[in-house]
Amino acid sequence: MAARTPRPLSGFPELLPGERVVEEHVLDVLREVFELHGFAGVETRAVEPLSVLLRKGEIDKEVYAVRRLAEVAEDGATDGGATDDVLALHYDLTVPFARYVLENAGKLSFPFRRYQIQKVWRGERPQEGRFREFRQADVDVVDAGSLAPHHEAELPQVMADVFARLPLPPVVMQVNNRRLVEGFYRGLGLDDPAAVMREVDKLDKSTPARVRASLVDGVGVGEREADACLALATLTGAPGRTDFVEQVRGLGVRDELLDQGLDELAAVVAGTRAVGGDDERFRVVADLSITRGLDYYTGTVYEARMTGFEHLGSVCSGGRYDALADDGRTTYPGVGLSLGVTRTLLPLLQRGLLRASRPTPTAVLVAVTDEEHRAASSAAASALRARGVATEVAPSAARFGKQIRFADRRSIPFVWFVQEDGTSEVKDIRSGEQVVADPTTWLPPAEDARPRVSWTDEPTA
RNA sequence: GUGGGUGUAGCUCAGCUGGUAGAGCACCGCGUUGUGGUCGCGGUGGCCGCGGGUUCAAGUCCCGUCACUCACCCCA
Repeated sequence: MAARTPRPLSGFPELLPGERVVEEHVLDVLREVFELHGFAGVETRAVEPLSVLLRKGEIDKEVYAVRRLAEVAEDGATDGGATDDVLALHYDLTVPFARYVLENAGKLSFPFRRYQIQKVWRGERPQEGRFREFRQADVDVVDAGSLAPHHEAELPQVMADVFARLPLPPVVMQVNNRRLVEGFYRGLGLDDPAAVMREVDKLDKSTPARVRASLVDGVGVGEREADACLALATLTGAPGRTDFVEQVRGLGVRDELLDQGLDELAAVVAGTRAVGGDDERFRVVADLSITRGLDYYTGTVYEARMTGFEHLGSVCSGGRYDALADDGRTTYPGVGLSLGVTRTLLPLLQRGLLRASRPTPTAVLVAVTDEEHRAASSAAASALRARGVATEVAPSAARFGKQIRFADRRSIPFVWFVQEDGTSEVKDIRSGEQVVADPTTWLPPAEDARPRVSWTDEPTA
């Protein structure tokens, strides 16, 4: 008559303790690096008025609305309609941040640098690397009136510093510029740049021939123009190299917006020349095929993938938005990058490639001889904790073999024994070595003090 | 939203043309009465996703439903 075990909710991932150790470590690194670069932490509420979220997007079907149960009951079949400004869970952190900037503009100093690490919700069909509830880590720089272009080269550097401190696969960040692409299309005489972008954007999953066909047949682009679009989209640059500028000019299209975009993209690529060092763990390259990102991006766009995990799509992306925050008197342009914490981590955790050395912070388990002497064990534990050693006392005075097994199952490296005479011994259960120790002076080796996170190619045990 | 696949023990799965629900791992105990891991022996644990139908008989066949999953769409 045991209750049926609950099934997981698809797209709402929950981690085991060992996996959570990995995620917490990543979050710690994110906070540390973001703060090293002078970004201030901000947290916004989980909900926004639906009108705020829908202002820019066609992702309305992905947004979760939030209503009181009583309201649901009252509405019944009538369905109040989407005209009401109901609350909805935010689907990203950029739009709420723009709202936050407008609301607090008088109290913020510009340019304002903020980071924000929170969950977001999207009502999509989940699959690997794609969730309905997931965590993002955003960094943005927003200024009042105008935003200096060098920030567009600064943000990839911030993310490069993040990845340099994490045991993850190499990352390639592709950069493009929407003004460049739109200008190019306009220079070709195409009147619906957005439709062309949508088709060209499928290049990574399709073939040039098929994309060309749908441009000609579907969008109504001329054959010569379709060829030019593909020629542009297949241009990629090497890290730090701006040869693509000449190559684009060589395509013979002339347009003012194109020139502006080219200059901006060249500046970003040149500005990130030194990013990631030369170990190729993080590279920034121009790639004239990527145009994605949400609708509000106006210039530079970024999209980063993990080598060997390209099928996951972008794990870190963003761009420049000129008009997301506008109160009618002042416009606050910004540039930001968003790291998909959940998308990056879960596929690696599920493959056993990223692991924590233990699923609990405990470094020392203090054994209990019998319940009458539990106080002596607690005293030793207190002495250890007072000096920063994560310690727990055994849950029961079982045979010592069982108490050691308790520690072994959790990979707790040390078991502490309080002797009859009040002295103590500590056993390293990996080596079996047991030595006399004093709880007021003993410390574990630094590498054992906290769980460690590491990359491993070994198959999961 | 569209199209495929799969639902059996906590986990991974087997279960043939319908005929008494299985294995490995995990967990518990004993060998080993106060120092774990290896090994041996034993044991706990199943609304076979749910509902209906066919049949003497359904984990197995049919219908429905729900869930999970993959691809598309889109995106972190």
